[in-house]
Amino acid sequence: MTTSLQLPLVGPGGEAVDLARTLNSHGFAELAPASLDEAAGTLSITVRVAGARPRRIRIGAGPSASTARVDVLGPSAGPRVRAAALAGAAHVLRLDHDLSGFYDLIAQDPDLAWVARGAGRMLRSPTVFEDVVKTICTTNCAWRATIRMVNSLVTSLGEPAIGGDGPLTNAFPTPAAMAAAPESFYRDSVRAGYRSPYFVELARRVDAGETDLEALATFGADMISDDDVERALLDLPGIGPYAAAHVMMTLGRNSRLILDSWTRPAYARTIGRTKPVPDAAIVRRFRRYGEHAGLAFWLFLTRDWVED
DNA sequence: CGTCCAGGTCTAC
DNA sequence: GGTAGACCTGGACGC
Repeated sequence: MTTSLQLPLVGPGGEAVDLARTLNSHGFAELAPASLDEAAGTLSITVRVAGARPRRIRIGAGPSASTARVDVLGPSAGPRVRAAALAGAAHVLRLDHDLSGFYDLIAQDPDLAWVARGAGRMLRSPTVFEDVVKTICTTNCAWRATIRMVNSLVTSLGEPAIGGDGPLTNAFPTPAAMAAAPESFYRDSVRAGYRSPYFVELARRVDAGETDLEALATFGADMISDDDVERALLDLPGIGPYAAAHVMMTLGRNSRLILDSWTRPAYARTIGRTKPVPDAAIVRRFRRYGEHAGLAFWLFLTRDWVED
């Protein structure tokens, strides 16, 4: 049955990792095939296993605060599946992201000192492609519509997972699977409206190798700058300033502020304003956090998402 | 039943 | 480079 593994929760700089804060870092935790169980404090996801069917896993609290438990659901897992499960969990929790510099920066900050206890790690999907598609699904529509579109994609085009529980636990569709679907599918079945041609073109580009989205997730020796990453994202169909900033947060690129119809009023409310605050004023307020400005802004707005 | 808008983007000036 | 208008969908609201 279920195979239980353990995953050390520690950042590259030795900094603390708060699992609950990470699982609740942003709304994507509740977009299929991810599933957040707030009562249990667990996040279930579907990971791909090379040469085998996708696998359902569940991430939750381990025996200590510095250890997560990773349950591989379904039949007993062999070495290859165990390795994929641990790597998948570490990936979505973004354990490779060094936040120690940011923690040093905000150690004495009246608004953000609490972050240093292990917050600020932005959950990400198994692939950049998945985060890009999902982000397009958040644009210019209510959150419920985002869920509906993503559910449709996963149900219709995703590969069923071993240990899964219905079509919503299918692995997220591959670029190839999405590229093979006609625009009419996105319009008539997914009900994605004007986003439909974006999905077709995005998937085609990635599937054809014209765009290497996954390369954006690696901080290699070549060190792509935030400007270059943003340019690459803005070049994608359906990705504008908001979407680029959001995807960059999942990439651990935290310089851009996510400015949208949720964050703008949330910021005004947080600082006790009744009137809208100009974007330029918000940007100015967070400039002090430098390359971490976007993360500081996000944490400023979401500090109440998890009880301390 | 018409209008507005929700975690915007694109095109055309 | 900055700014109107159009754009799918579906739920909320006013009349």
